[in-house]
Amino acid sequence: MSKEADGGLSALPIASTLHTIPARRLILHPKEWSEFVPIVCSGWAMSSIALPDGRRQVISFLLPGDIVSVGSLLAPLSGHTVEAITEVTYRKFKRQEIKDLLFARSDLLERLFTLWNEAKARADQLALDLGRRRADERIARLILRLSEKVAKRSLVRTQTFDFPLRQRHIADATGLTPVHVSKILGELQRAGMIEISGRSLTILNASELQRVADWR
Amino acid sequence: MSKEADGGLSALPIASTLHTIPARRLILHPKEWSEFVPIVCSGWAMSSIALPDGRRQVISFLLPGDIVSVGSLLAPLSGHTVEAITEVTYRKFKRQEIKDLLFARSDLLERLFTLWNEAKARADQLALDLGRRRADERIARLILRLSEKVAKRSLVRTQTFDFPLRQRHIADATGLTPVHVSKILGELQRAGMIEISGRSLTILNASELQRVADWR
DNA sequence: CGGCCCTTTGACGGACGTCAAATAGCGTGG
DNA sequence: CCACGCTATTTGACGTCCGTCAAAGGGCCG
Repeated sequence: MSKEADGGLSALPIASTLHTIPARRLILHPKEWSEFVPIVCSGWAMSSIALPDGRRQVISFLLPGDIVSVGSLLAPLSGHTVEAITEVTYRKFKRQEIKDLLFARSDLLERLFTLWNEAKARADQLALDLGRRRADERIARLILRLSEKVAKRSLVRTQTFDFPLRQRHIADATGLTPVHVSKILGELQRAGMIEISGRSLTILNASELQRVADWR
Repeated sequence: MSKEADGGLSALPIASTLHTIPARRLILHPKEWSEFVPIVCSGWAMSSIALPDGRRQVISFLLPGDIVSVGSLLAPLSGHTVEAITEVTYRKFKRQEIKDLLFARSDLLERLFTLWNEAKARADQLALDLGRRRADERIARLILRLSEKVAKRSLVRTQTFDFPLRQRHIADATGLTPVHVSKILGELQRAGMIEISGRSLTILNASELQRVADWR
């Protein structure tokens, strides 16, 4: 996989409009099927699905370069809510223009297939994690995955990175309650594996954290 | 969605070979990336991912007409184990031939995109179920989903249908233990909602079962 | 400065897992 | 056809993990 998470789509010669949205606001409504496809340019967002009673599950966190819903590029796909976590800027592309371009350049189409399969593989792994791993494992894995995702963008791997998630975001990503997330994060910090302060996270003991996460 | 779960692919003029495999045998190894794509012709199979220590999660049950891993049609996708539950017959198509045909007929390609997104949507829903629903909800939903899946194939909706799953299959699909599955199934039966006997299942009280399942 | 959300902590409860034993079913080979 | 052995199912006792509830700070923004 390349270092550009969108497969280079954002660098293509297609018309787009730039938008800015404050934290906590919706970027995509679950019922919406617009003619536009957004790509995140700055900030963090999350894609989730929800039950009528408010329970919800985060499917993926979106960082700069991520296409909001890869699957929606070529065929309708709805039900996902996309919400800004920090302030987010994003670019809206016309779906039809992307589609035309993709079909004109089979190399890009192949890249899209790969991106699509990666998204599916992540969804399957998420199901495995939620069905078969315990709270500390899930949280440690989330931290390590986000650490890798951030590292891929900054091109350097640092122990400390920007971490704007609230504990309720972590809870909705791991199928836990915010209270329990707080307890586990406290344990991980007291054990000297990580440190969270301000809006950034430091991995202090990577190998121990990986052991807890049952990594790879 | 059409009544043919593979979007009509199995009726296409492509060379294929027919295979038969006994229950409990593997159809696709997790490391394998062959040049063939199997489509189930008879019997039940399951697609799952596993951890080294044996814990595993069923991602989908495959019934006649189902393509084994839609995503693998156009780009590599591995990690899934596909195992026969009953005796299974399936047809192996050459990946390259399917690919050529799909690109020659854009109507079929569009159908594939739709199948693709349906698979992704099911994976996301699975994550929501595993992360946010309780045991009885998960099991009731699995039963109702399978009932619909079977009904779509037989073209009639009957209260009783073929149900070859062992409780460990249900456990691996719902993220539970076989013991707990047994308890919940016992409750559902004592409550008069379902009856399981031999290798078939009867839905006795659909509306109650739907209520437990928090259906739709 | 005030209000709101977030985080932390503890006590308690419920859901689900683990362990174990008894029974039933099912396929295989004699 | 029966005997055997394996696997699946059922059930109960008990333990653990995680959720719920509640209260007390802490941080952030108007």
